[in-house]
Amino acid sequence: MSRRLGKQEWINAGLVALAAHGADAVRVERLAETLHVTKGSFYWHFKDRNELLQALLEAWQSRATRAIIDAVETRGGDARARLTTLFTIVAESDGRLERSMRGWAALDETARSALEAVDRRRLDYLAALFSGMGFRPGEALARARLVYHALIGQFMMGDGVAHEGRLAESLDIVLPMLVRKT
Amino acid sequence: MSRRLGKQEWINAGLVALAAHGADAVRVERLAETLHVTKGSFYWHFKDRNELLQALLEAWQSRATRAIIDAVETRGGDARARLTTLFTIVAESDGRLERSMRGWAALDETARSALEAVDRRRLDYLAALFSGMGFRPGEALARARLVYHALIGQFMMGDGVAHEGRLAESLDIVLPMLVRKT
DNA sequence: CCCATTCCATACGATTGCGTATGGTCGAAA
DNA sequence: TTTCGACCATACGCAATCGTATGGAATGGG
Repeated sequence: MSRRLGKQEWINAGLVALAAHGADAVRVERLAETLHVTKGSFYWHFKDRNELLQALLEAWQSRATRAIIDAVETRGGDARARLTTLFTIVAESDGRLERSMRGWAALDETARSALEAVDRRRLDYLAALFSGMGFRPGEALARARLVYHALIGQFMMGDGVAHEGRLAESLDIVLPMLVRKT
Repeated sequence: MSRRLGKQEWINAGLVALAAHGADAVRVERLAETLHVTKGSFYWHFKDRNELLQALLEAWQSRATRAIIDAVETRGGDARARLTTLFTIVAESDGRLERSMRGWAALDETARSALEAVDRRRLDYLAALFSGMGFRPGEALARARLVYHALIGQFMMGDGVAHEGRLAESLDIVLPMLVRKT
């Protein structure tokens, strides 16, 4: 049980800072402080600050796609049940990391392309869900987009405290609308 | 035609910087440069950097609410037509300022409450639109939320270039879904 | 026990940005 | 044209970070 650190500790601390105060707040001397360590350690593990940011991007990217989708898939059920699960999960997660990532992506090209990849995969998953309900490709995609945009919108407006008024609470009304055949 | 500046010039420059590179890029010495002036000017008009940021918030707040709604209202038509107009406008605007504001709001309490006020007003407007189509309050609100979340999501994912795949292009599919009575 | 490798501390120079202090300049009103 | 107030330039002190350089401490294998 070494008290010495590895890259991972820095990445974790970085993700916390990112979620809490945005990408710009990911400063090496600040992280060092929270890790009870000095810069000397950081520059041993990383070439520079940018290398850490890159690592944060990758760490988030690999989680963000799998995390939600896996949760839904292991829960199982038919396509409609999965959609319900998805809405519930999203409504319950506070999404601070997701918000920070999008805030970052609005300013940084690298972050943006990482996020776009995530968006594509999640959108594909959603479209497949609707396809599974029997919608033709165009219909499925249009519905998937509507839902995904709504989920993102929900993330961006999350209060973190007052979850009332979140999309999931309108599920009784919204879900039938989304799954009804033309 | 005085070449001297007033608060407004600083605010405008601030909004440009905000839209382009986020709130954190709104630095007084940078703005001074783009205005061909020095800090001396800035600190004559503003107490400090924060006072400018506050002004940016207010400037955006007063525009963001009115701008879109007014555009839709002057165009007129029945509730459904207005909804269509709204989607089109949103799909066509690049929304860089909107994105920056939300990125900012994710990190700053003051920005967040300013944005929440905007969200509330826009949501109320949408709900009224659905009410105007004959939906009961609960139905109207649920639909309004879905649509508004979707619009925000669309804003946040705006490519700036490739507008393909935007929600408005699925209008033929999505709109009937949204306005169909239960 | 010792040594090499890995990990970390300390000290430094450089940069960027804030806010203040102080004095200069320009324009309009008297 | 003089003067006064509005507007701006310059120079400074201070703080936060970045990245580097260099030496010290810890730890596992020999």
